[in-house]
Amino acid sequence: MPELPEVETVVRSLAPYLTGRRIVHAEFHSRFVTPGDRGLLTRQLTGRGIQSVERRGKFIVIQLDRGTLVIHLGMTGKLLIDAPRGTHAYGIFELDNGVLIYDDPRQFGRIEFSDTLPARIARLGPEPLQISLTDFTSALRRRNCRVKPLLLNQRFLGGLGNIYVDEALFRSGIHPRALAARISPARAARLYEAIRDVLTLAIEHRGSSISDYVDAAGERGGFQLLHQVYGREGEPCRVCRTPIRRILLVQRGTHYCPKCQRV
DNA sequence: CAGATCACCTGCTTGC
DNA sequence: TGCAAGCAGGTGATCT
Repeated sequence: MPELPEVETVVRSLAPYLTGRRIVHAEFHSRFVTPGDRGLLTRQLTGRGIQSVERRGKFIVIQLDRGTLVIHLGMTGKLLIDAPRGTHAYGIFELDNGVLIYDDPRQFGRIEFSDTLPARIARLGPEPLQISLTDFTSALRRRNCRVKPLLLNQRFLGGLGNIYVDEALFRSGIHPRALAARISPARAARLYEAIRDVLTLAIEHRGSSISDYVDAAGERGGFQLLHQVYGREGEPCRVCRTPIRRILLVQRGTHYCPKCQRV
């Protein structure tokens, strides 16, 4: 489900509620979401105070008074404040001011506790909204692969996913199969700006709700209404009216305009 | 290093 | 109506 704008929206809706609170009790009910010793995880979290809630890439990083709680929402993970426990409530955090439910039908998400910075986060690439234009273009030039898989690679940039890569490539007129190293400096600069624009705009609209994404207050996002290509197969390009095409690239549905986007 | 394939799950939609 | 196949916002392992 959630890419950078959705995770950012969740963090923003969560932070005021969680910061300064204490975890009274926590319990977990999925061996996929919480691999390993779930009883140990409960003991590690019980009694901990919450100092901050931040985003890094697509990860939610919750700094505790001892250790760090790291949550990845996978495809269908949701963190819900004071919500009823549905069939897929695999994590329950009882706080001194209410309850936080981790709900995740597909169980692709992960909840982990760490004393130090988890390796998964340490190896993330730079934040797309923080990297400089020169660092971005020089990194792009060094890679001998297609641009879409590269942008999806979290070690290259942290936070982009299938929706926003398709949207950014459309906005910069680049074909998803284009070779990264062959993209001209001018075109790379357009891609850089497109990534920033689309992420910033999506955050302003509180993310994209394709099927079931909601923030911690249960609110849907609105950016799906502004998608130019994602989920618009067969519909006319908003620029040139050519039908949007959908292909499979690295096993991911890929949407683009065959006229506006060239290799 | 690049990329193809599979695997991890559930649930919804589509087509027969 | 029923059933199977295909699809979904993500990541990681393995093999070529």
